[in-house]
Amino acid sequence: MSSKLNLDALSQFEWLIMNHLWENEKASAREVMEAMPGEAQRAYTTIQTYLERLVDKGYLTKEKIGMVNFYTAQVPRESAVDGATSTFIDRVFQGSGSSLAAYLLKNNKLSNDDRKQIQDILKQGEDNG
Amino acid sequence: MSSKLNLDALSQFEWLIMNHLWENEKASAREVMEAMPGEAQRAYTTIQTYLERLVDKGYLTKEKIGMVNFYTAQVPRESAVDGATSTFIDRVFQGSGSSLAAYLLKNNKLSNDDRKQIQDILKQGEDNG
DNA sequence: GTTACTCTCCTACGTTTGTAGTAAGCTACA
DNA sequence: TGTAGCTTACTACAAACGTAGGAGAGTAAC
Repeated sequence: MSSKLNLDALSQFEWLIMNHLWENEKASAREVMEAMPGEAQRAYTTIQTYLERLVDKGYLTKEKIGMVNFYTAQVPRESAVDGATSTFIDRVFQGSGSSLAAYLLKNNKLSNDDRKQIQDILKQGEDNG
Repeated sequence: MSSKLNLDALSQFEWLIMNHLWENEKASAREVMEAMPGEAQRAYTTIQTYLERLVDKGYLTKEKIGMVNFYTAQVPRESAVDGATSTFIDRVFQGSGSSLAAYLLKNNKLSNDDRKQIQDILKQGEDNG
């Protein structure tokens, strides 16, 4: 049994917030709010609510400096990405990671550069594996 | 502007249901219920509720034969997969499909066979593209 | 006919998510 | 020293999601 907590999954908007907190160690509600891209602009208190919920869920910690709360990611991005990807593959590609990979390659979701990079990764894998 | 409807996204459990309906043209609530794997077993009426909601959302149509309702997928699986994948990539990989692909390759989510298949796909792409 | 099933239709209810308002406290400045 | 402005803490509320019970109608069997 690993020590990995069984965290609640992140919702749509929570990802946006966490993405910011993973890129910036420590941010206030206002900073997060101002970093939100156009379509994701929300009222200040809405951002606050999300932040608090993320603290409750264990994704963030809160530290008060002066009168302002600063939030810091507690969960490494990799863990969240990992969980989300597994769930996604289970639901949408019925557990088959290779189906997803094939889908990406076939549906022009990737540029030629991307393809080249992928080939490099595959090659490295061969060498090491 | 394409004619693609902007369908509500499918929830967790709705994917399970839809997966069955994509594999079997036309099924009754009981059939769907019985097809659910162990962890996904639910009360008969729960399945019914999901089915009805999927009709409301436009994913299924309902046809009464005798006294039983049969449901049929209205939305091609590809559309749903497409939407879900785009949303997923946007949230979790910030819009970068190649990051996702790289993640799959690097995190041993794929078997050697998978890798081989992917290389074949890449090769085909080169030849045609 | 009465019983035992089974199905549909409707209703319900707790939780999570999305969204935000309000009250009250600090602070900087006119 | 009053007040404009920012912050937190608390509260609220609708929609979506997860889950299912109950009423009532058809049907098969006895």
